[in-house]
Amino acid sequence: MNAKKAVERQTGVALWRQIADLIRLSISNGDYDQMGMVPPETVLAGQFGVNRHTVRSALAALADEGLVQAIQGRGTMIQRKERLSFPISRRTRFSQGLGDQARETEAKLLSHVTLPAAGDVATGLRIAPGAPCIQLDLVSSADGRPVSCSTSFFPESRFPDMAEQFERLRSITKAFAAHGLEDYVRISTELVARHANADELALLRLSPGAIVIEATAINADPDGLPVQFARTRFAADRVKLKIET
Amino acid sequence: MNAKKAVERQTGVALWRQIADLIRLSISNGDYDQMGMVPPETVLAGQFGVNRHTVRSALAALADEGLVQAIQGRGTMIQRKERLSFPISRRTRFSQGLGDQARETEAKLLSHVTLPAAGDVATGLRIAPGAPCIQLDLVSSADGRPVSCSTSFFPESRFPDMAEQFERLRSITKAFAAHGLEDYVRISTELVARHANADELALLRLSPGAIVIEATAINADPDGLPVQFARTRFAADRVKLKIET
DNA sequence: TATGGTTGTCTATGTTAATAGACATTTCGG
DNA sequence: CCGAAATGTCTATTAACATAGACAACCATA
Repeated sequence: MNAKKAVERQTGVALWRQIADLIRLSISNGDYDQMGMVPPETVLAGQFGVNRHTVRSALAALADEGLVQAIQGRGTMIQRKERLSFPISRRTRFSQGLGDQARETEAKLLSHVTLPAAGDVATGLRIAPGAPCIQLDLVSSADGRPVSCSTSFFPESRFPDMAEQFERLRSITKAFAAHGLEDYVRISTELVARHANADELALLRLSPGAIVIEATAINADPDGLPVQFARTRFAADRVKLKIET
Repeated sequence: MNAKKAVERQTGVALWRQIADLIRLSISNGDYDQMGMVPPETVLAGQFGVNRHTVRSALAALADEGLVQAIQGRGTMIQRKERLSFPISRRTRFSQGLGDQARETEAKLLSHVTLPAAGDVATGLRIAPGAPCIQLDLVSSADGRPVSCSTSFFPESRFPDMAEQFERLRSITKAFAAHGLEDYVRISTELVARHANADELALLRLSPGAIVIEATAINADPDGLPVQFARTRFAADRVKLKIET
C-alpha cells in the first residue's frame, strides 16, 4: 500500500501544509509505529523532494496541533495517533458507538434557540415551513479532544423541553426518553467532505486548511416520523466513519 | 443556511484557493441559480474582504476546471453545477444507483494485475496472506466526467477471469455473474476524507488541493464470504454520499 | 449613441513561502 | 569523552501570493 508521497507546486496550497497533511496521515496509518517517532527532517526532506526548512515548517504545524514534539538531538516524537472509528448505522449514538476507544466522552451544549423551521429543516422533519423547532448546537469530545460539532433541530410541538432536558441529562437519547420516546432510528444520512470554515476551526480546534466531513442525518421514531434533523461536522483527520448495513 | 464566507490568512492555503473552493461550493449549492452567473468580481472581493485580483485568480482556477466562463462586459457564467447523489447501501452498484442523474455512465479499466494479497487485503477477503488475488484499477465517469477511481481486489481462486470478464462486460456485477455469482451485498464500508494525491488529481481531473472521500468497502456473497475488497476515491466536490440503512 | 457596469491588462509594491548554506546545541552510543 | 546524528537558529536569495491603482475593452440598455 506504499502510498506515493507526492507534493504539488503552485497549487495554492503551500508545500509545508501538504507535507504536514501527509505526515499526519502516515502517523494515523501507523507507518511510524516501529520507532515511535517521525523520520529525521533530512530524510523527510529527501522523500518529499523539498528543503529541510520546508519540512520543519510542516513539523512545526503538527507540533502546534500537539500531534508531535521535537526534541533537540533526539528526534521528533509522536504524541498522539488516534483516529476514532465511528459507526453509522440505524442506531447511531455518539458515546455508545465509541465503545472502549475513549475513556471519556462529552457532549457540550453551545447554544439553543427556538425558531421557525427553514425550508430543508421543515422538509426533513416533515413539519410545516415556519413551524417552531428547537435548535441545539453541540460539540462532542472524546478524552477532551473535540471530534465533531453538530446543529440539530427538533419539532417544538413534540419535544418542548429538549434543550433543558439535554442540559440536565447530557444525552440526546436520554432527552428523547424524558419526552416519552424510548427508541429511534436513523432513516437518512448524507455525507459531504469540504474544508473547515472559521467556526469549525475554532470549535474543533483544527489547524487551518483542515477537512471536515459533514453528515446530514434524519432520525425517526419507530413509526417512521422524523424526530431530529441533524447536521454534524466531523474533524476528518480524527475519525473514520464505519457504515454498518 | 447562510454559511459564513470566511477566508483565513497564513494558513498555508492561498486565499485564491480558499475562495475558489467557497465559490465552487456556492455554485453546487445553487446559490447563484437565479442569475445563472457568479456575482461581479468587485462584489465577491467585497464579500471575502480581499482584492479584486485575488478573486480573479480564484475565478481563473474555476474557469480552468470548466466550472465557469468569464465574458468580458457581461460577467462570469456558470457552466456546470452538478453534485451527484451516490447511494451507499447493502446493494451498492455504481451505474444503477445514479439512476437518471446522468445520461451515460462508464467504468474504464486502467490496469489489472495478479499479485499476492497484502495484509489488509488478505484480512478483508479472509484469504491467506500471500494468496493470489486480482487487482483491478478503474475510473468511473458520469457523462464523461470522472467521479471516482477505485482499486479492487478479488480472490483469484474463485474469480480467475475477473479482468477479462470485466473488460468484456464493463461491469463488476456482470463479471461476478459470469463467474456464477448472481448476487452480492456490502458488508463493510469505511470512509475517510483527505486531500487528493497526485495520481488522483490526474485520474479524476481535479484541481490541486481538491478533496477526495476514500471508501474502503468489502462485498460478500449471500453466505457472507467476502468476494471483493475495494478502495474507492470519490471527487468530493462532485458527489454526495447517501447512506441507506 | 451615450452611459454605467463588467471583465481584461498593465505597473508597482510589500508580504509570505521556499530554497540554500553555515553553524550552534543537544542527545546517545562506542 | 568523542563523534555521529539529530534539532535549533541565523542570514541571504528567489519565486509566488496579495494588494493597490489606473485604464482599456466590451456589453447591455436607456
